[in-house]
Amino acid sequence: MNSRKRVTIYDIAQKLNITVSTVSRALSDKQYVNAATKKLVLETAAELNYKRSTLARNLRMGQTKTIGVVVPRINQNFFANVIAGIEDITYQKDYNLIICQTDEQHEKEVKCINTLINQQVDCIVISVSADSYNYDHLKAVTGHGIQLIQFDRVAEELDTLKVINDNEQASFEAVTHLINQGYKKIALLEGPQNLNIFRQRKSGYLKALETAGIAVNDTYIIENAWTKELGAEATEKLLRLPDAPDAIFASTSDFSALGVLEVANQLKIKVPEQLGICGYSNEAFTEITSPSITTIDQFSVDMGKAVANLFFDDLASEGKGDTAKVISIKPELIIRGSSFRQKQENKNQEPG
Amino acid sequence: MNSRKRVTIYDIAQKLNITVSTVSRALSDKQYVNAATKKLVLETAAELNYKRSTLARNLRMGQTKTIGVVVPRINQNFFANVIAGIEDITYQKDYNLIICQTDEQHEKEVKCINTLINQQVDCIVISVSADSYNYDHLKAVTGHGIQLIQFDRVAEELDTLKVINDNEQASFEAVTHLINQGYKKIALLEGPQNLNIFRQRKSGYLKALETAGIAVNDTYIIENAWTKELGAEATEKLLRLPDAPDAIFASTSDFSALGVLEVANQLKIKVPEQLGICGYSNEAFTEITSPSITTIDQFSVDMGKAVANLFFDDLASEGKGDTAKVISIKPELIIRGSSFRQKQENKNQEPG
DNA sequence: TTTCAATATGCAATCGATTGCAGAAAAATA
DNA sequence: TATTTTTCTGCAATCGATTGCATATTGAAA
Repeated sequence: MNSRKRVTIYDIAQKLNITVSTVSRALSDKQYVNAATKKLVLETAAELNYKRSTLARNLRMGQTKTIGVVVPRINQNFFANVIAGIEDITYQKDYNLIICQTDEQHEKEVKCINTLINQQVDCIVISVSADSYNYDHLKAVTGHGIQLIQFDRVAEELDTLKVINDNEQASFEAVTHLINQGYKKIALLEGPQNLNIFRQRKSGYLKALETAGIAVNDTYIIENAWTKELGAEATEKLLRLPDAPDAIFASTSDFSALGVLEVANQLKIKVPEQLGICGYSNEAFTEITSPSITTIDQFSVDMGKAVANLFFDDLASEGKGDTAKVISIKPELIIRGSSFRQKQENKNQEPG
Repeated sequence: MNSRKRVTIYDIAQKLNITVSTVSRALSDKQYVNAATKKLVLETAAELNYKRSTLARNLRMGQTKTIGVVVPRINQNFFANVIAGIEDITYQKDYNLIICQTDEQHEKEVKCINTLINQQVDCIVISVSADSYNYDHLKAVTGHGIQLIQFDRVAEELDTLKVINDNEQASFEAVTHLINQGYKKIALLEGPQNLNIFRQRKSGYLKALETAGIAVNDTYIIENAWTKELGAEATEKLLRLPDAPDAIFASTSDFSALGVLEVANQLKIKVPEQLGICGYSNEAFTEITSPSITTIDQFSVDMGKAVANLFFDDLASEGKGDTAKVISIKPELIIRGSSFRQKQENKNQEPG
């Protein structure tokens, strides 16, 4: 029963006894077409329940009006927000989104990219996965006439359009804030150093210490602590040190900061009095823990919008090259209970 | 400079002095092709950096191996998880995902559906938006040979494949749990009643009261309280009643439950002693509030997987019709501090 | 050596729309 | 009325791959 053939412009043409050229023109109203004919075509199209084949159209036109988005995890807050931001803009421009996730695996990332190239998307937007060990697959993209935009986690050596956060500056501000609050022994939970964002955050941390004239203590720097569990583990280790830190900057995520907080609460260590905590990302929950967690807002939805706008701007100025290659978004430090010691406030003029 | 033409099978054919038929066959290795020829083709393809045009292929083959997903909001936890679950399965089957969001607007939903029909996706997966006022656009889908699967928020009158949560049962259990904990005056925060899920949750609430022989108090039922703010507002109103409730079931979401909790904390009303609270969705934050919030886990990622599997099962059993039309997932009540009064526990055998 | 099957390749149509070129019809101008 | 311009429509190629049918080659069986 279900073998109904697809309705094409040929069906419309036949019914009206005209050619497909005319039908096509009537449907895309950009050339001379008799008003009466056009009306007929439109009516017949509606009557036959015709839907233009995007496939055929794209094949002929050589562009798909589709953007491929590749992220480590769709259901990670930050990425979900970025995608929502991209969608917000692309929807208005009648572009479609194909979404892929890499699960942080390089192999999967390569496969996703290839799929998108095969799909002939007009643009690929990517935030690279944590275990990316080379970028050949990304280099291949532009060779197929596809625009490539990297965001957040980027391969810096590749000369592509980029939308990034100023992670170094944000970290610098966060750590400086801790210092201003009177913390002197500040530990860092760092992420995989093959990702630029985590290198930058570390660099901001180091710079802040240096600026304040505080010596770096290597035992305070813990690698790869980017889940709640690892954050908790790291905290236990840190607090057991003979000379334990008095603040922890969980540069990896708010989840690890939460791990820190939970361990502190468990050990009855007072936050922020005895231990200051700062996370990263401004996850919704940071506001409702007790105490609430100081963190950094990345404006993720805006970041998504910036990515989409960058693409369309570049498209518009084709060849003129008058658009910035890299857009940097300044994250915002959000000071909350986990790092705010009232007494210090007066001395140091911390914002509310 | 960038005017490099796309490499096609014609280029490969020409270079090897054979026809495109052979090249095509070598590339899709499903017919007789001389091993040596095949090797040559594969090598040349790699050498020329050939990528098969999915567009042309899809046009010819009449199927796109693409699934369109339409959700109210991509960056809402539940939906992001469902999408991730779908992706997990479709990735393995080499299917692609086109994602659209409706922002809860009917107009946008209609447009999304049309786009997906034009794209000739093989299947459309949808959770309808809150202000859907008719389903003509959905009815049109199957007419184009596209499979339609509804999940979570479904239009019950449409006879399509469905993956749903047993919302009524879950609500029934949640409210029964509250009753078992000794709460007698249980309020309900309800969502838009044009959505089946909220009707079912209400129904479960009513059934639980009835079963326990508790009369329904209409002033305890608050409409449209499905954000944190609205939840807080509703709570203030409820607690101001001469005969205020002693428990609130925020059937709309954990966010409204959070609103309830915050107001209670603010008014120094003890939870769970003086007020019991139960939310819906098992958002990550429910575990870390104080007290933690009793809620209902919907197994969102599994739900996504179920959706994808349903599609592939149906595809496999084409025509045989031996697959279930509706898959119901049983949500799980997660009892936490906000509704767990120790004293009652002994009497009523509540699970941990 | 003849016959038949299996293997390998080519030819040409097809999927559904777009578009340059050309001719016809209509309208505008001389 | 003759000529030019504008509007309308048709023809046929094209986008890049797939595939049924036909033919050619090879090898095995008779």
